[in-house]
Amino acid sequence: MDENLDLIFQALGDGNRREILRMLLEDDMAVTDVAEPFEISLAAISKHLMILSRAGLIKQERRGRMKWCKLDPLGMKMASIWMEGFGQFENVDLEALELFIKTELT
Amino acid sequence: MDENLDLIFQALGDGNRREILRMLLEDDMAVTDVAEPFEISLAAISKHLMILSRAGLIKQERRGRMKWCKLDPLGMKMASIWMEGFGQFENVDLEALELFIKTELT
DNA sequence: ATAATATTCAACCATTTGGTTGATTATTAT
DNA sequence: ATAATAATCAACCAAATGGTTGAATATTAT
Repeated sequence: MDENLDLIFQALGDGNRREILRMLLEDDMAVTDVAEPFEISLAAISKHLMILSRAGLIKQERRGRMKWCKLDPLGMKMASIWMEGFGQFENVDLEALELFIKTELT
Repeated sequence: MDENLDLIFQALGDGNRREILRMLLEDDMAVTDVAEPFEISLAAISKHLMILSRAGLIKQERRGRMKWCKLDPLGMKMASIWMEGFGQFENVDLEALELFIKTELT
């Protein structure tokens, strides 16, 4: 079916990768800077970045000996367009939603 | 981190499961009806439905000997709230986006 | 030239994922 | 009671995932 959406949602389905995206929302950074707050290896971060890149969620550009990572809005836009087809979510469980927003949304 | 978003995005990262959601947008249905258009086994569909259920994307309710499946807006709402944090996607590659919309968005 | 820094590659490992088949549990119909 | 229908369970399998370590590749600094 839709290869693109597979890659995008699979990429978003990992907490470390979502955290990387959140960091890149603040600022573009080099791979080592991305890796700094995490406890996993640099190689693991490098893999995560490739997964985000293949999904169209970030772009990477070599500059000198560093590789700069920045958000690419395309992937998120594709995902959100697909999700729009599911409407305005009117009859949602408000209590559960509030709990999510207050306690779990980082 | 956020267990909920993991489950939601992982669930959305599979084409068969997205197709199931699209079907349930039309109508609530029993497990066998969900399975009908697919070529995989009923047991496999049953597993997909459990994954969607744990993610808060559908609800299942036993009625007689059938189990009815319906969309639960909660999961999609959580995902979309998280994604809202990434803004309006202004500088998106419009050409790539059009191609996605025309050819790959089911 | 040599050393240091930034990143990726390659091989490996344990766990998860998406599928299968055959048996099992509920429920309904004969 | 017996058979049919609806769905799940259990055991299994191949492939993918997320991690590791050590070596390799660029690039920059001394």
